[in-house]
Amino acid sequence: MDRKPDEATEAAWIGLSRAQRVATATIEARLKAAGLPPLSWYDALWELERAGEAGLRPFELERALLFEQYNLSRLADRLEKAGLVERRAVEADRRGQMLIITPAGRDLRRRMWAIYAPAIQEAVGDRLAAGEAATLAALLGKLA
Amino acid sequence: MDRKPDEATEAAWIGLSRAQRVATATIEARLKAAGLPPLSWYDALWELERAGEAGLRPFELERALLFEQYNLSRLADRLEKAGLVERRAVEADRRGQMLIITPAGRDLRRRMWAIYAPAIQEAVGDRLAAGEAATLAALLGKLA
DNA sequence: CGAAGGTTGATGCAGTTGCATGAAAATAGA
DNA sequence: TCTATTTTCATGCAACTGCATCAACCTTCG
Repeated sequence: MDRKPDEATEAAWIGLSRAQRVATATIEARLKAAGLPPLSWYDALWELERAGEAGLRPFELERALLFEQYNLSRLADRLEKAGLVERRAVEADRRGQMLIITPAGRDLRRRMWAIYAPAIQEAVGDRLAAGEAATLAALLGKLA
Repeated sequence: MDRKPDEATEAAWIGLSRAQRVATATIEARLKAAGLPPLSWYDALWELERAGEAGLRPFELERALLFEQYNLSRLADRLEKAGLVERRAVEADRRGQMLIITPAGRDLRRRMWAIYAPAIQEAVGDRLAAGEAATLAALLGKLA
């Protein structure tokens, strides 16, 4: 078995690291400049908004976002403290809880999207020709 | 001007985030399991090894690695404390210093590569068909 | 049932990162 | 020259992450 990456594989890995860093830095900078919280807050709020009234269990959100358990637990703390998320007990499992987005959470997510969307366009869309984004997305999908 | 990403652009951005996270997690886990330091140490050691006897100025390494200045300053502290890198004064600019890899640094880098290389193959190479890696690398290159 | 094992979530502590700032030296410009 | 600006690097402090571990509950299986 060939356990050394060939040149193209290595280039893809390095490109993946660098592209993600550059794009993330751009996007996070736009959010910060607008006085908004980081991307991780957006991701969590978006998942919770999509989940609707029912909300999500922390472990579900953890898997959806690929977060470590302790990081999600603490992110939930911060979101709750900021009034963006409500923690609600769940009858079926007394260890558990439901995380439910609040109206303030939905509002913040919307305001973040107003900055986030053009930042994605700037960091990704503007740099790819027509059709390339779809090709890139398909290839990246094979890695995750 | 269209400042909202289209569907493919958004998919590419999300794919970029997730693919990088999954691949990095795999690779870092392999290094940790082997009792080796994180990727950032490898990257720094590799740049310094390529720079040879002359070494690199911290600000050069900072730009090569896309590190924040304070993070590089502290990474250099740790590498020096671990005996992997030597800090040497530079006559031409008395603010500055040269970072020079030590034999122990070269040795560690080599041992890390023995784990890192197959991990890249596992996380990236094995998941792409022939030719796809080169396509992916080219597209990612446009983002950075 | 009842013990063993797995799942869910929180948390103390150490290490790392982000932010703001500072000190020292180099450079530019009047 | 000599003052203002920029560059290079470090660091105190707060926030965040990683690690280990714990407590509570659920599930499985003899």
